Amino acid sequence: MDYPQNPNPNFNATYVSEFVDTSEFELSDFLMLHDGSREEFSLQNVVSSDNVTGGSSVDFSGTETSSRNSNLKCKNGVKKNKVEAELRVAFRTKSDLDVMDDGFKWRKYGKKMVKNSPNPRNYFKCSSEGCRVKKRVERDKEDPSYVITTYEGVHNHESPCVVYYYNQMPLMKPHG
DNA sequence: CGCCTTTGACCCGCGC
DNA sequence: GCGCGGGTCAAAGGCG
Repeated sequence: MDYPQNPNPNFNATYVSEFVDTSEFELSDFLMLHDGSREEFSLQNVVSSDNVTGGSSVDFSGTETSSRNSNLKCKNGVKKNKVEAELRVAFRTKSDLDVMDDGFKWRKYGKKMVKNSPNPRNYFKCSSEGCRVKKRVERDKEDPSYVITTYEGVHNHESPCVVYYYNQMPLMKPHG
């Protein structure tokens, strides 16, 4: 893969946004990574974590993360604050592919069977140096034609997809 | 050769 | 304290 491809045509995100601190969230930051093909990226519903935990078609977002919002611990037991924990965004997308190309380069570092689902959960880290964004991918146990993707953290760099488009289409470069 | 995936082991938090 | 479950590590092997 020389350059990231556009998200696949079935990439219809139907779901969830959850983040550690509900006070601030810039959705545009997330959408930016689809800047080259935003028309294919239809975000049908974006709800706050309050609504998610109140009841939804995807129960994982409310159960597994809600109790750990305030802070996280790293391996050494040192607590991470919200700045490090950053936000968490989950999507439920209809896709034949287990892993969709979202414009970033990801390296798989784990795979685990989870109790509530017959499908394995895959763990990815952003391959970019110094970027500690993580991503979890699993198939929806209710409807295996859907894939649940959970992003954790914020990229400290631009999407290679966006950089590529900028380079290919200089007229689209912003002035300044 | 460098980067990736695979996979079992390990770590840690939590409930009992 | 122990067991369980989820998340991460790291060695080994694969592939371009």
